[in-house]
Amino acid sequence: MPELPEVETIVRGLAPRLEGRVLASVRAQRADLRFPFPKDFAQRLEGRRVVRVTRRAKYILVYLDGSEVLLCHLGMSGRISVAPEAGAALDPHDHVVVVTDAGEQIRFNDARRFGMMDLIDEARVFEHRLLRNLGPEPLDEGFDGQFLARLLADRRTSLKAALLDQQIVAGMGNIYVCESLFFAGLSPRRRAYTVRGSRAVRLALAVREVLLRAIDAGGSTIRNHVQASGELGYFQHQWAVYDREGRPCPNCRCERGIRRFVQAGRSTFYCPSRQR
DNA sequence: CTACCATCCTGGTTGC
DNA sequence: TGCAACCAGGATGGTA
Repeated sequence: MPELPEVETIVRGLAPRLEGRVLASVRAQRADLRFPFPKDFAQRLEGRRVVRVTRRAKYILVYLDGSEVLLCHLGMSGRISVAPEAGAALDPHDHVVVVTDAGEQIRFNDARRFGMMDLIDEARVFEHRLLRNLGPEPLDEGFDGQFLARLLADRRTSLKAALLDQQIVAGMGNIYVCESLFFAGLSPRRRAYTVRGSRAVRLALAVREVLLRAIDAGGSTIRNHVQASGELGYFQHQWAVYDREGRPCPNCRCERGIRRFVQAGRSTFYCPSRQR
């Protein structure tokens, strides 16, 4: 379930286990995910020491000694687990298996194979085609109403589509866009450019608040599994609108409760009386 | 610029 | 119970 908070949770779980460690063994179980792995992928990773693990949008960046970076995206179904039971059989969708010099095993599992991995030159990380056009990080300092209004200015598309667009704001996915719009009290159908002034302030705050609360909920489950089962952390129990069609709005007593409709090819969940 | 569609895959759920 | 249709947290590229 990898949107920004899930990826952030994974990065926080991976960092203490990988930073300073050597990748003693790397095995790729197939030649590709969404894209082919780079040439000699596993061999080029083996023996490298991890310097730092960070996140940009929904991408994981593993900085290695020798000035290369392992770039990783989890797609729709990607998961990473640390130290499954010793010697446990591989799942058919465990595509990449890493063992560190501390003896910990890390598995990249991705049933739908929409994820990707690449090994790139550190000096040109942010020139990578998948990273160079990403919008700003919503949790960075300076992401306030005025800044967000500028990002949305002149966009005639819907607010929902604008927030899902990684080139406008990086890291938001369907769940957190729906949740943010609910807390901001803004309709997903509203034209993006109409969000300025106090509406923009509300939206910027809602985005940050929702993401931070989700990270808090996800972070609480990190133990020996960075991310186990399909359900990350506890945040799914805090959804106000996402996947709650027909359920009562947590904020008002509107008759039909939360509604769902398709927008930009994705399900949008919202409360028509609260969100204008 | 914008809306819409198909596409890459597999698996879980729903409905007949 | 069996099976087919449908749906899914992402991202891109094409068309009108």
